[in-house]
Amino acid sequence: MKRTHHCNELRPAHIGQTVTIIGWVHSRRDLGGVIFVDVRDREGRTQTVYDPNLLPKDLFDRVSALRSESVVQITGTVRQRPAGTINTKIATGEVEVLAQQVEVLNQAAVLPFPVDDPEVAAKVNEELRLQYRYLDLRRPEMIRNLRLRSKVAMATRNYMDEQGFLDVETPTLFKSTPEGAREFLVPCRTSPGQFYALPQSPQQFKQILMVGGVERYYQLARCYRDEDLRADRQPEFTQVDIEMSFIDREDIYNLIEGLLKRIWKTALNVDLPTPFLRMPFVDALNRYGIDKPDTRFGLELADFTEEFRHSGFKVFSGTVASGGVIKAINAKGLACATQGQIEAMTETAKSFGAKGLAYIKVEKGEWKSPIVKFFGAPEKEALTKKLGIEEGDLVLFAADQWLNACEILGKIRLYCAEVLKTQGKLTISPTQFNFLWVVDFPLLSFDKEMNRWYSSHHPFTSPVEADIPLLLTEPKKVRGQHYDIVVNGVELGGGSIRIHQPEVQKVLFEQVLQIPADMVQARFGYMLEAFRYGAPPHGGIALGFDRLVAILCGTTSIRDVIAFPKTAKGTDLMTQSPAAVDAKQLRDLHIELKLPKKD
RNA sequence: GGGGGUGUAGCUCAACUGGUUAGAGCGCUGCCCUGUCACGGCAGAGGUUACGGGUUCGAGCCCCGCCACUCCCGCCA
Repeated sequence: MKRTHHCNELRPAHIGQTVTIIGWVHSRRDLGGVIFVDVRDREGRTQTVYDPNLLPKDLFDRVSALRSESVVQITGTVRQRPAGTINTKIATGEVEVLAQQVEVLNQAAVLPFPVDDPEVAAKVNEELRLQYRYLDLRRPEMIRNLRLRSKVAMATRNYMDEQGFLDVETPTLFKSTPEGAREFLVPCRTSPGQFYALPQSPQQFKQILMVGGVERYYQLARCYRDEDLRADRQPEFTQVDIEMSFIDREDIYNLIEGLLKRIWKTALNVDLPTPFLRMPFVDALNRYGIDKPDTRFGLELADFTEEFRHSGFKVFSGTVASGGVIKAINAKGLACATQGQIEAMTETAKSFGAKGLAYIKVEKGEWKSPIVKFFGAPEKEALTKKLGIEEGDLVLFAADQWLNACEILGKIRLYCAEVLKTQGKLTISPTQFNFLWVVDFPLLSFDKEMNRWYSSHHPFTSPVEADIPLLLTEPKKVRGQHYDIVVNGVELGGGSIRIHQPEVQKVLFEQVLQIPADMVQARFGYMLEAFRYGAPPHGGIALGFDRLVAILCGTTSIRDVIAFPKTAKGTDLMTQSPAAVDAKQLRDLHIELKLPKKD
């Protein structure tokens, strides 16, 4: 059993040849006498023809009973289609295979949903698609996504190999490091009461590889996080994990710009302009209200802290007096926003702890707003000038502490962009890719509830050299050598130059992050130990591979680029996992269940 | 943990303000059809309106609960 050609191969040049093709019954058209069957494999479609005068009756009857998606092997002669019956929609449309032998390798049952009609299939409930993923994967869009993913993986490996990187595998049975994301624990029969954890990322191993002298490491690494899911977050996902020695930040930027350039060229035949824009964290917040700005459209934030410092509007001047800021955006042409939309924006603002969302609608030459009566002429003038206010605009304000004010307006900005898009007032080309590096993140953030500092990125991130003296005196001011790569408002990846001196790492763990010394020893002792024996300066980055492929495929859900993804609750609808296990299995693991009672 | 959306035939959807026997297209079954390619024609089968309660003379529609899927917030060092 061997095919001679795939289903996207036959052309007029093959006319007269006897061929064998194998594939799925894409569609069957039974005209009573002659029958046509389109056979499909992953490459394409070929029409086969059945003539009752040339075939034994039982064979002909079997063909007329074939159901969609049955698997068939057909041997026959390639021939020119009669004049006027050429199908220009498919690549093999000039020829057809006149069948002589047909073998039904697998008669398909009636399908739970159609896979042949792209329009219907694309609308099928995702729940059903996930349950019958093998049918879903036969759809051209899905196989296209898998192909592209494979191609991008290959391009990545080729590029990294050319750059002298070694593909090194790291363990997926790791140990629990409770800082950071929640982990999946793995019990183990041979060590009663003890657990492995699946890695959130190979972070520690890749740093150890640098100490091990590998110099340049990469891996398409599977990572696991037991956190709640999103359209762009799965409990297990793949990242392009990279680490290199004897480098600084610029080396990483160059490497990744080269990699993405290669990937875009390979996948989309697009030449990405490099170098990418580099934007300090503070600028990103000030201008876009987010640390992963979508720069494909304007609607930038403007600052009015000084203008409102002595304002008659006490909400604003009061905020400034208590150390806050006044920020505003001009949603061009959104004065027509409905009450519902303004309410939705206000709710968003409130969810960030804002008391409300001040706004001005500019309609019929008038500023319509509950607050504008408090504004003096200089304030109005400053607003008009800085925001370029015109007829039909909607101005929105946030008055709060700096970070909060920025983030509120950042969310509002994205919401406004969505509204403008649906109104046709903002269009973004699907082929536009705005890459940028966000740099100079604060090394530390403060947790008010726990009353302590925590790492903005992770505790191995090196401070900017000049800021090290500030670590214990002014932690807030210490910048980290951390960088994020962002495209179109999506965080594609991030990394940092690491700490390679055990003393600095120890200070960070124990004095800055306030992790007790014995706990540091238990969790990271081996790393600190390793760094004592000749640790090279090093740094790295990880790119979300699923997100990367999703962007290239033009989809917002990474489930569309993962062969067997999980639902928003982390279940696999096809295999019905996770699932209960036998009492014996639990006994072997010395595990006793204590489930919450249901009433 | 919280908020929003969805759930009606195998699939995609409809069903007015709560009112007759819950409809359509596709698919499926049977019959007819020798150049179709979304083949066509005729006939037919197919429903616990996700599930459990409640209100009502009467519930797909209203109320309460619950489940699944989905989007978002929290969370994701």
